[in-house]
Amino acid sequence: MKITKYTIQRLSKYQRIAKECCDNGTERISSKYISEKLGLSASQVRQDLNYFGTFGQQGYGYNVCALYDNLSNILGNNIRKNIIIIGAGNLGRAIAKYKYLSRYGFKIISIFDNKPDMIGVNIENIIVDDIQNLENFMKNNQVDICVLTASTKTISDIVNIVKNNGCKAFWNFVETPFKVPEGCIVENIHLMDSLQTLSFNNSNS
Amino acid sequence: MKITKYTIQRLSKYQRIAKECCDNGTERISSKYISEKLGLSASQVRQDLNYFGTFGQQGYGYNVCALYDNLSNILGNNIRKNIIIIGAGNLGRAIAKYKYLSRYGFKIISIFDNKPDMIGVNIENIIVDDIQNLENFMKNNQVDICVLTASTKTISDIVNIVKNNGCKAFWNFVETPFKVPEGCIVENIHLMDSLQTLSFNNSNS
DNA sequence: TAGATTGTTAATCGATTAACAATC
DNA sequence: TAGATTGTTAATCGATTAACAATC
Repeated sequence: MKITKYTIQRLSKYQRIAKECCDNGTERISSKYISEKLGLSASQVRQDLNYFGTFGQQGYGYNVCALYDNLSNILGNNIRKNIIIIGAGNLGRAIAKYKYLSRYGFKIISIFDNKPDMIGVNIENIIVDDIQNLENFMKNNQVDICVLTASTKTISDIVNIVKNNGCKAFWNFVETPFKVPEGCIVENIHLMDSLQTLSFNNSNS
Repeated sequence: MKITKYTIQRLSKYQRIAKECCDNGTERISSKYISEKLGLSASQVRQDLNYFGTFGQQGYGYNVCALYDNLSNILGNNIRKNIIIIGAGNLGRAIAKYKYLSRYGFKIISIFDNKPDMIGVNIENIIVDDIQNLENFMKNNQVDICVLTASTKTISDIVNIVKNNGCKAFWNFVETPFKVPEGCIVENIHLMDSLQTLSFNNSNS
């Protein structure tokens, strides 16, 4: 029973609905309710959740707070994940300031840049560090996730340094493809691809 | 011959590779080359491109600059698309400052917020406008795409105002689901879903 | 010409949906 | 009990891959 990547992508959405309902005092919800909120089929919701256990009850539905707790555990929200950001540009700064990171256990521990006028700048109580210090930092800290926001010629070198020092997960905003070392996990957010997709669909509908 | 949404999402990636090769003087590329750059199969690249025309030649491959031009036309890069941004927070500002928008024909024409201390602020030569003025602005300007970055209780109202005044395309960064009016096109970027997916995959691999 | 590589159909693979027995 | 709704298998749908004739 292999869990597909699409199922995993939806877990966070189920969690959000469970939280919303739990917060507003709802006791139970049906797969139909969840599916309508998200524009999915009820069947899909049930099948997705069943990969991880039997959280529902026939004739009753899902207890929302229990479902939320279960999904939080599955997603590891209670475990702290240390993050570093490569690139202190607009995007890097926006991510560093993103207010929902802590709710899910994410913690920015450093930001790196190569521009002299960025190094030393304070962002959310983190002093932007020189990219030259990356390797040294990696050797002295546990880093779980590396966020790539800066499109530099040395992106492959940076990825290799990070990988070779124990972090294999990359949240990548850089559009230019780079060589992904064996064993790394990359989750891409390509803003321009997304916007171009929207624009195409808008012009051809 | 229906073009799938996945094909459309890849067009922008093909275009980027074509541009890169065109810029550095490469004359032709094969589907195999493109596929290796992107981690896809050559078969998929050929099939995707063939939905839009016969851009390649047997035994030769694809002329990169011609391919780039064709993809630019398909994606409508030469047509100006007017964009408004709802929310002048970190994310809204990062998008407004995103340097690649103009290359693809996108133009930010206004930014709206509801916080008194944001209204009037200058972002990239655009003065943040009061969300109260949204409807009036819509009536006097052609808006092609609306970017949603602010999670407010009135998000549905905002979407309806925009929709009812001629813009049906939404680039949505707001995680909380909202009712999408009939006929609208929504392209979602859910940062926390993406980061949670990465984190899950990292912990379960 | 021979080698390379596309265009395009058919086969395969994988994800979603439908159906319904189980059971609260 | 009757109604509601899950868990789970089977059927369907859709996307990717393989294969190869066409042809540069």
